[in-house]
Amino acid sequence: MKNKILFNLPKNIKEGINIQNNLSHKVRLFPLKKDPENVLAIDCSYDKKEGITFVVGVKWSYSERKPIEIIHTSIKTSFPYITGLLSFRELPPIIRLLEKVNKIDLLLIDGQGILHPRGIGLASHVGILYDRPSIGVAKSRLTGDIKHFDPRSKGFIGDIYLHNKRSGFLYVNKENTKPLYISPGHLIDVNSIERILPRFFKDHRLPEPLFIADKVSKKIKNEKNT
DNA sequence: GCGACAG
DNA sequence: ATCTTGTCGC
Repeated sequence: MKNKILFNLPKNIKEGINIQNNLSHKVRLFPLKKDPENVLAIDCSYDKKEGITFVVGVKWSYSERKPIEIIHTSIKTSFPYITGLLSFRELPPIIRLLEKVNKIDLLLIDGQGILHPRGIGLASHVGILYDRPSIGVAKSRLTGDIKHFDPRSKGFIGDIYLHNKRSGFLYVNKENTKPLYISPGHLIDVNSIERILPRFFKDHRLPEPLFIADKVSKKIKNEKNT
């Protein structure tokens, strides 16, 4: 698929922040009308020495709970990691990856959705560029206030508030693992995510398609392929 | 000034 | 994310 909104790398931090502030107004959160079928999980890894970013996409069948296809590509790393500006580092490879797929109903992305200083984390940014529903699955906290936290339970173990609004939740699928920070990216809301997210998990901390993407991404990087 | 800080 | 050894838990 092709991005419907032009993407340009900012020349500095201030410009990047301006881009996010402008695009953040396009984020739309509402119930997912229909269950997704073709889901694409995306994860990146880096070869620090070579300055290359590898990205893998796992096309996943929501109904059958199994991978359909695995795609990947790589690109020269063109933006540094700056807290809050992760999108500008990972969007170039992700855009290249998405040119290789079609008919995606939902995007599962390794990173934050609206739980971001300007309300537009990587998952939201990708969703807006492609006008597709997206969910942010982060492995650690960027921002947001955690409430109703119950470390003893499994599954939904707490809510995450941003600007006094419930914007995401903590989720634990595997015992003795740190919780995931889940939030809507675009064209979906927290309640819809609570309804469909459990179906993506198998026996790992991460949703299965993201677990596979992460594994394959590191594997490809260590083989120095493309 | 201090603490926090996706990948 | 990446680097990096042994080690605790399933």
